[in-house]
Amino acid sequence: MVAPPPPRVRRSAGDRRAQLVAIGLELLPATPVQELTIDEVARRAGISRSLLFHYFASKRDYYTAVTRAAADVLLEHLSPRPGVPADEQAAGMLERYVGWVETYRDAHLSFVRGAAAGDPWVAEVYEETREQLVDLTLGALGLPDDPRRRQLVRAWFAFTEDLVDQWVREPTLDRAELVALLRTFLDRLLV
Amino acid sequence: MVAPPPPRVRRSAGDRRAQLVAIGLELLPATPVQELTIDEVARRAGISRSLLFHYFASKRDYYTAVTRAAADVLLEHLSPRPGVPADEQAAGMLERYVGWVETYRDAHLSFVRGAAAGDPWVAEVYEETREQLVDLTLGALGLPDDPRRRQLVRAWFAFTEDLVDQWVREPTLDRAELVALLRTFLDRLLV
DNA sequence: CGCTCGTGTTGAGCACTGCTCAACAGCCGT
DNA sequence: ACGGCTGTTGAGCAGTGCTCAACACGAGCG
Repeated sequence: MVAPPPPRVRRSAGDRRAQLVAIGLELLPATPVQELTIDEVARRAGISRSLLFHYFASKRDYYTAVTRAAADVLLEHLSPRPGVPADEQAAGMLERYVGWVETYRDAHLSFVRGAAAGDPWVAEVYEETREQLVDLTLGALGLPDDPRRRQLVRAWFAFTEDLVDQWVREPTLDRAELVALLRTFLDRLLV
Repeated sequence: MVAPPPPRVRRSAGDRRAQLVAIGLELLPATPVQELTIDEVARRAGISRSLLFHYFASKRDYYTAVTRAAADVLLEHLSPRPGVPADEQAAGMLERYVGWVETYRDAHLSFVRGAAAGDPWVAEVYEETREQLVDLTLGALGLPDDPRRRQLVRAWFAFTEDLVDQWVREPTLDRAELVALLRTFLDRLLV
């Protein structure tokens, strides 16, 4: 008495790719890269390993695609809202970022830092994303970007990521205080 | 005409373990975890894979041992120097940290962040190290440690690690300015 | 309706890596 | 000399990334 084999579904190339990336997005936050096996992904998709390699040249290739997709979701979530006055954009971004971390908790660092682990290719995706975040931030603040400022903003991101991550686990300040502190710090840094 | 097999050397258990960890310390900064194969380590040590598994129950076990060794080296390097006045200890630590990053450049983030990648066990070693660094810092500053302060110092480390890492690659300020900036920021944070 | 062509899909199988286990080898004390 | 402790090995299993030649099923054509 075995479970009947699920019916084979034949999908268009685009659908299949999207499905596989979606599965990766589900699994990525919960699973360290090394433990994310092609077998598991294929099983969830109800296809053979071989088919996955038809769409992605290698595991690394698949993984970078998933990481890039995750980065796009984050960037979209943080990007400036039209119709909001320029001097409120930065505050809005910070609010949305904190909210994002509150929502995803454990997933957060996996997305943002864990992804860069081990594989230089994936690390590169992360680098690109960070640069885009810096652009977003400098834009929201209405500041020109020189190398020095970029470095400081990037480092401030590291500070923010770490602090918010800890804060979610053990809130030692009000939410409002947290946002204000981050904001103040960023301002002082860029004087 | 093949290279003659190297003579088998029989070592004491302690020596062997130390040798294996030392090899790991050489390889760790240059190689992502997933690409660090037991085969390679054994080859360099001139022993069989089996022997490595005799000393370390698993690859993870070996890897955590190496990571812990690396952490010990860093902690030792940063720990306060006897005979230096209390109010100069913090400055000294910062100087030594920047020097450390200058020396190891690429290795730096591998040690400090890359290690935490993927494996929760290894991440735990890193967590412990960070907590010890926080202790060291609060001690050097002569401040009592409450949870809020600890969080801020930890986040400040993230800031520092990231900024110094970037700065080494592209120095946008004097070395002295960098140290001063880090110092100022830490002070303001802990008021 | 039958045939072929294209494309989504698979199964068998290779190479490598982490890991186990039973057996071997060399040094020690008696 | 010899028995035993311990460092050491080789063969081999399981799982994982990856390849490749063949299969299946719908679309278009005669």
